[in-house]
Amino acid sequence: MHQSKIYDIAGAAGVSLATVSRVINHPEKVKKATRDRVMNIIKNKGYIPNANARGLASRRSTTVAVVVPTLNRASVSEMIQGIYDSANHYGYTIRLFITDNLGSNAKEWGEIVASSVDGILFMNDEMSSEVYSQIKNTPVPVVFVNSVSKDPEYGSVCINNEQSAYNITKNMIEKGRKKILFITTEHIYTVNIQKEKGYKRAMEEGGLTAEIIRTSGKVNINEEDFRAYFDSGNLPEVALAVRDSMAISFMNLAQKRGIKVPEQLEVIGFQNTRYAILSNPKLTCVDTPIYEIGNRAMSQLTELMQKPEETKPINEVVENEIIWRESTR
Amino acid sequence: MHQSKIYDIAGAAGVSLATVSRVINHPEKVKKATRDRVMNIIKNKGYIPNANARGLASRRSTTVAVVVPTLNRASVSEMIQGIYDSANHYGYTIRLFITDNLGSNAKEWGEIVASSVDGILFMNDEMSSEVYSQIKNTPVPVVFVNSVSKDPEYGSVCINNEQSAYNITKNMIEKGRKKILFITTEHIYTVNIQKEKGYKRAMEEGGLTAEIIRTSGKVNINEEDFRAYFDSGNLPEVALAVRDSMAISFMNLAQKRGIKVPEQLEVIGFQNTRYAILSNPKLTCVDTPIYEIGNRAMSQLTELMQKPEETKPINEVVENEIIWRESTR
DNA sequence: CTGAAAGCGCTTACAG
DNA sequence: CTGAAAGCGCTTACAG
Repeated sequence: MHQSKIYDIAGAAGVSLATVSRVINHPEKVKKATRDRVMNIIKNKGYIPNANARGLASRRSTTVAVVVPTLNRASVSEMIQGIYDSANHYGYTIRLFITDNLGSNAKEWGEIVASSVDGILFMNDEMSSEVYSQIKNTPVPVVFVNSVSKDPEYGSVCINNEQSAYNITKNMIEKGRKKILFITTEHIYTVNIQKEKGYKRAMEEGGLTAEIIRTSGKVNINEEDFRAYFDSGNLPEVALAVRDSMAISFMNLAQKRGIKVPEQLEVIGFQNTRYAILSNPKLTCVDTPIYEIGNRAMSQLTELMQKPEETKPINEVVENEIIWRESTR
Repeated sequence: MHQSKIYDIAGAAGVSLATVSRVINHPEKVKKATRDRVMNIIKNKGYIPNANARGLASRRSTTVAVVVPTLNRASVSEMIQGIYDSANHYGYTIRLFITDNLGSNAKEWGEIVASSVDGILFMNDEMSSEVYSQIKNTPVPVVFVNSVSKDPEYGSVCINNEQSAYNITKNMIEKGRKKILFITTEHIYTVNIQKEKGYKRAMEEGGLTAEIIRTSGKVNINEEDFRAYFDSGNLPEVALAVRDSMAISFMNLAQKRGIKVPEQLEVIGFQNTRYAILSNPKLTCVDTPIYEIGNRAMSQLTELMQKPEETKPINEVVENEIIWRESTR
């Protein structure tokens, strides 16, 4: 089947291609009668403009790049879903890039830029200076998703991780808990460092000793580390984990040893992914509204792409709350 | 910063643009000395060809569309990761489409086609005749992911759901279990219908009565349905659920009522997503190697895109096995 | 092995 | 309000 071209439509409608193009891109500039006639033919023939030609001629592709470190985390897919719904609303299409070695690989960012996108939504686990220097001079707007931008050139959308961690920790301290364990990633993730800061600040203010387990992102390694922790005779009153999966692993392991949750041990996650309601007991979480974060990042990016003069990149902080469930009392 | 163009490279190297283009696309056609000189300049200037111009001129975009119904399922993100890794290997970039109303909306498929892709990887929950008629006459190859193609025009990659369900059911029957409950979706999903068939066939052969719960994809609704089931005094020996999340919900609810898993009740999922090892006890699963399914689908698509004459679409069936964990004895 | 030239399918000032 | 024409940045037969 031959995809019809703009020439075909113009021919069938008895107008020039310029007019067909206008009907599609600036309908208000075309007389209603002409417009309706052309529109009808477009519909009948199922004509859809060739995206490459359009992008080349207009220098706009109505495509944005979404750059994430992995897809193997529930939080990332929820974020992309948020981005997608917003992109769809604004008429943008998504080009997906999964890469976690941006700091070391300048070629990759160049490929993203050259792939003809009008803007980039960027999620990176560690916003190191290498990463910043690599994305320097990107010719299209970039918005950071789920991390705060330290450079006024880029917008960002995230929650206040430091404050959220502080709040939940303080909340538990006020309830009288003293032995509060913090479980985080071994690897340096920007968001987790912020969470750790908040936790430490609250513990310090409460005159309590911070206790931290640093472990991997992999469930089987988590379990080894947690087992070792329990084997040494440790039992915290509260475990606060930067990821739901870690919280759940920890909780499951404790329960297998006969520790009652939440009676003897309270467990709290810091994401509120889909995992949280599939655990037993259901996991109390500091909510990270990652769908909304993705959604708003795409909105901001749209503003930046469509009104570059009037819009300045901003650091949006999304409000979040604690979702109390069964793993706390 | 000014992105350099092919003209800039040609100028700097003292050759024509044709030669620069050849260095990039057909390096073997260029004398080594020239090639090296041009390559160096390309590297220094960080030149990357404009994707739109390239796509327009060559009629190939090295982009494939990945069409999925949602991102809110662990299985879908694992599949996309599999697709991505393969696409990356073959030099393709991914354009992501999330849409679950393809049957009703002809416009959407047209947009996917017009978005300038060289091929389409298509995952759809219900491969209805409306869907088939909609994708009819697609000018680029289409490969179905995780569902079998009934039309020789399209390739497909999936497991044998019917046989897998039959096998696990038969396996449990041979172990002496008689009351085997099948938990599936209310909504018509092609893969789940196949699983149901296999389950029924095994039950029939074993002279046992099939018992089926049809419920929603949402955890809170699942729970209501399961609660009602237990409230009526039911207790199966085995529960086999088409999705891990359902299996886990069912198991958790049972345990809250004091039912011992796996002693009194064995539970089996039919996906083996990341959820499976976060449950307590860990979930026995019929593995659906969804990463590999995505991976192989992209490989097949690449063949179809690059050697359209020599390659015929095929229905690949991926082998799968049962992963025995703690939720069975 | 290399260059000149046509063409991919659009958009958009510029005239009228 | 509409058309003729230039141009977007490449690729690829076609010559040589």
